[in-house]
Amino acid sequence: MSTIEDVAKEANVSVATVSRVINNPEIVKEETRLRVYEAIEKLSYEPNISARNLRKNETRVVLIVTPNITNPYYAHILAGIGDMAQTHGYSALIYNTYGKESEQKKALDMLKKKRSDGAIILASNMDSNWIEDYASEYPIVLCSEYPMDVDISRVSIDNYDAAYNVMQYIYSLGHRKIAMISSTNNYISTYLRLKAYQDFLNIETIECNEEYIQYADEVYSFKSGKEATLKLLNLKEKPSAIFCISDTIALGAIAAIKESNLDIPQDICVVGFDDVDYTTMFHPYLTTVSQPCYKLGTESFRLLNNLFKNGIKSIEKRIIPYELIVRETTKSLF
Amino acid sequence: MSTIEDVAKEANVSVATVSRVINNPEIVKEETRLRVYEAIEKLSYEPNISARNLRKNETRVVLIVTPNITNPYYAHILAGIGDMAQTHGYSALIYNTYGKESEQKKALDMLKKKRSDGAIILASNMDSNWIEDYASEYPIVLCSEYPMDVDISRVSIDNYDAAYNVMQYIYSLGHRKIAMISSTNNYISTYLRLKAYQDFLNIETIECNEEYIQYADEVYSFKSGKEATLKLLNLKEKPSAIFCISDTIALGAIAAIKESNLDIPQDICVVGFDDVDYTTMFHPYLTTVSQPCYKLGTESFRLLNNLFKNGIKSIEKRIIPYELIVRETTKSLF
DNA sequence: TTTGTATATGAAAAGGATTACATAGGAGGT
DNA sequence: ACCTCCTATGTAATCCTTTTCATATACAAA
Repeated sequence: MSTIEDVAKEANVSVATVSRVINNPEIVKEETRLRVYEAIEKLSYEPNISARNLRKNETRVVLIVTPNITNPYYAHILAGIGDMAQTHGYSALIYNTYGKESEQKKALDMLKKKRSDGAIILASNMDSNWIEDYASEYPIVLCSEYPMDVDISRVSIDNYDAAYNVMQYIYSLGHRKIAMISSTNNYISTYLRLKAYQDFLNIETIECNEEYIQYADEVYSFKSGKEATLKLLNLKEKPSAIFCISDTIALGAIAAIKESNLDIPQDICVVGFDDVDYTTMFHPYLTTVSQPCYKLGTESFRLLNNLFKNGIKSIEKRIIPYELIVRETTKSLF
Repeated sequence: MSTIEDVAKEANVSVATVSRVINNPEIVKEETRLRVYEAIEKLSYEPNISARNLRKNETRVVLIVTPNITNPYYAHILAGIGDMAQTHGYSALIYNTYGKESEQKKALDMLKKKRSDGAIILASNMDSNWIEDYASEYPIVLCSEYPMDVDISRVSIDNYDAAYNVMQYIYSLGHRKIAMISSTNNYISTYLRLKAYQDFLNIETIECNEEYIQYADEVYSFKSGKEATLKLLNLKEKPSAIFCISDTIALGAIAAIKESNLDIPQDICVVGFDDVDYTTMFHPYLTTVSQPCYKLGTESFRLLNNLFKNGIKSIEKRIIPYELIVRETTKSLF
């Protein structure tokens, strides 16, 4: 591996000039610049990253704090972040917290230890205001989920609006007995989707039957979705439509409904949320809200890069459009 | 952030001694060692990674070359690698190749450019012997897939054995008309599983009907699995069991069979491969071969770490046990 | 007492880049 | 002709560790 000094000798200039050609080409005379480029080419020189990072006091590593890569929803976001980081010369350090807040803090300590220049946090709880302490010192972007009243860069869809839209759609199909399966987790998306559900019923002056709100577990497990659905199916007055807060739960709902020998969408309609890959892996294909996960990822990195370049105060809160995708689990009652 | 010099002053020793305490504690006198530890604690000193890397000429980055994080099979492996890398002080640079060999090479050039200390390659083709050129110069581990005759560290399951086992199992259920859906990709796993299928039929002197071997596309898409299955169902003599080379293909098969108004496992049995999450997300639950993906990941890192520590020649080829998991898509004919 | 050896530590070089500061040369103004 | 200013480049300091080599002390052997 050749060094900057080798290049300098080859091009008959000082190392400073070579460095300038690399970092500020416009300030060196064209003639010299070309000579240096030639030398770089000839020696196939690549700057030593560690030396550069040492001098510039940066790591070129972005920390990604995720509950679980294995979840396809997060995986797509990660792909977006990763590709974007790649092209900007950053490597991604993926830290799996498995949902534990203590692990989240441990992850963020990497910032203190200068092992990473900034972080993207994928699933922070609604009440994790402590994140602000980190965000006031280090570049941090929140993706999809965020604590309620903190002033930190973030990117997400408009969960309230999306859920409200789903309700309007279900309502427009003629349904009036609409149930919701929420989750016991502490995400703002969960809160907002449930709130939209309740608000919609209020505005349409539909009685909001407490029993129509069931809860799946905090990781949206298939099994808990199934159980919650079973409770709904055992009600005296079964709902005619179920709005599930996530696709896996909706899949559980579908399984439960089928096992109860009811037909979808004939007897009961189901709507999911997220549009993960397997919603079209078997019939009935799921009607759901599609989240632009890859884009959530790329935008997250863009915002983080903003913080890097324009300072920690250049906060941006970005809302990305969602899309309601109607497939086979919903049908008009008329 | 305090530096090694601050610590040295605080402990009244030279920087060299502090460095020794950190990297070779046993060679410094206990008394001094403790004093240094105290100073480190007091100043909450953390060594500067870039400086260390510069001096030691390493990057502490491992490159992970994967076709697609988004695939749950790879995602679990990644989780394993990531967690392991984490604990060994490495960060993971994930490079998505989207299946292109040219991208694979671009990824591996990161080794040449000294942007990473070694690489784990997740899905190399059977004929990618060029990888040996890299592996002879840099630490490289192949995970799951590998070129046929190269001498490179790798970890995988015994695909031939697993597939043979599946065939024995299907045979033991009484099936004689057994079809296989393979793939047009160029992985050794594909080759070995198909070979096991053929060998088994030969040994049992069952005629190997050419039409019973169909091919799904190279990324095991659901859709192509469905299409391949349709071809099998249109045969004069339908198979009574279908061995699919991957779970998504098996899901496609299930969809196709159901749409043809046939029952699983009553009319046709289906076996998958990999045991990805969604095989139990709806009925019938898939009978399949479970691969220990997370472990494949952790072992891959272990082998890579071996190469780091014991040199590029300390090659190991590790086979990890698989497991045949019988669920609802298979049933005895008797 | 002298010499040799082992142990514990320090001084300083090395690693490869960026950058503050210095300088040389040319253009332009008076 | 002289001064000023700007442009283009060079010199050397700096970032923080690790590590080689040197030194000092203590103890054993001769």
